[in-house]
Amino acid sequence: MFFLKELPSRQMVETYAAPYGANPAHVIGALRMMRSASLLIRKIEAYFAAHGLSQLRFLVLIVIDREPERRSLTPNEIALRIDVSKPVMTRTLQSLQKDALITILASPSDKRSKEVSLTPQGLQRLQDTLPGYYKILSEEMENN
Amino acid sequence: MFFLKELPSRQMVETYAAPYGANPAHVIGALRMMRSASLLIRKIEAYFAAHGLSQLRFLVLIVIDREPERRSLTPNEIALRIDVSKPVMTRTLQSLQKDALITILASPSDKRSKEVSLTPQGLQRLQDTLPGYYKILSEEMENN
DNA sequence: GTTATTTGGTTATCATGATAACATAATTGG
DNA sequence: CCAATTATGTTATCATGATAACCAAATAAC
Repeated sequence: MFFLKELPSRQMVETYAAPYGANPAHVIGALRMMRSASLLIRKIEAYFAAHGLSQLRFLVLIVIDREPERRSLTPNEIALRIDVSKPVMTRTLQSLQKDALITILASPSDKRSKEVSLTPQGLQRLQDTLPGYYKILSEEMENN
Repeated sequence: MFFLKELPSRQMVETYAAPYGANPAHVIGALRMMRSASLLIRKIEAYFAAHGLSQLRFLVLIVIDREPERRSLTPNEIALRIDVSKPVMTRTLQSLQKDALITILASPSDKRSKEVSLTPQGLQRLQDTLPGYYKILSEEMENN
C-alpha cells in the first residue's frame, strides 16, 4: 500500500529519475495510480468489513460462483484464479467455512484435495454485497 | 490489495452494476487500476525488502529528507504527511531507529513529543534506493 | 488556578499479506 | 512395481496494515 499524501515534486523526481533513465512523467503517473488505488482499496475493505467480508473473502466467493458449469472448485483451482500464496488461501477458506459461507468436503478422486462449494448463505452474501461494491468502484472513477 | 487474475466479464458487470446506477466501464476501469497497482506495489515491496526497507519505511525517510529547512520532524508531523495509523507509525519509527537509519530524541519544548532525524546511514540508504525505485515505477508505466 | 479537554505517543490485539518447512498423496521413471 | 519426483494443503513464523484503550503532557474553560 502507498500512503504518501503529497507526491514528490516534479523537480525532485527529475533530479533522481532522469539520470537513471526513468521518465519523470511516468514516475509521477505510477505514484498517482498507487495512491488512488490504495485509497480505493482501503474504502472497499471498510465496505466489506461492514458486511462480514474482506476483499479476498469476497473474491473467493466470486470465483466459485462464476464457474456455472462447476458445482465446486478445489482450493488449488481457486488459488490459480486469485494469486495469493497457498497459506493465505488455506486460512481464508477455513474462515469462510467457519462463517458457513462455503462448505469444504474431501475430494473422492484425489485424497490430497478438497471440494469447495458456496452455501446458500455464501451466495446470498455475495449477491448482497456485489451491487454496493460495483457502486463504490463506479463512483470512484467518476470523481477522478 | 486486489489479486483477482481474470477480471469479471463486461456481461457480469452489466448484470450487477447497471441496475444500481453504476457505470460498467468505470467499474472495469477501477478493477484494472486496483489490479495494476497491487502488482506494482508487490514488486516495489520486493525491491525494498532486498534493500532492508519497506514502502512505508522508505516513505518515512523521504518525508524527513525532503523538508530542507528542518533538521527533524516529530512523529506526529510525519504521520500528517503519510496517512497511516499512529500505532503503525510508532512501530515503523522504532524499527528504523533499531536499524540506525533515524535517531529519535526527546523534544525539549514538548515533553510528549520526539524529534526524528535521518542518520547519515539513513540518508545514504535513501539515496541508494531512490533511483531504482523510480526506475521500477517508470518501467511499469511504459509497459502498460 | 484548578478541572476538563485535547493532543502525542504507546501497548495490546487482530486481520491479511508473505516464505519456509512439512506431511501426505499422486505420478513418473527405471 | 518400487523409488524418486511432483502436487496439494497445512503449520509455524514474520511483516505490515487496522482499532481500542491507555498514559502523560499541554491547552482550554471556568
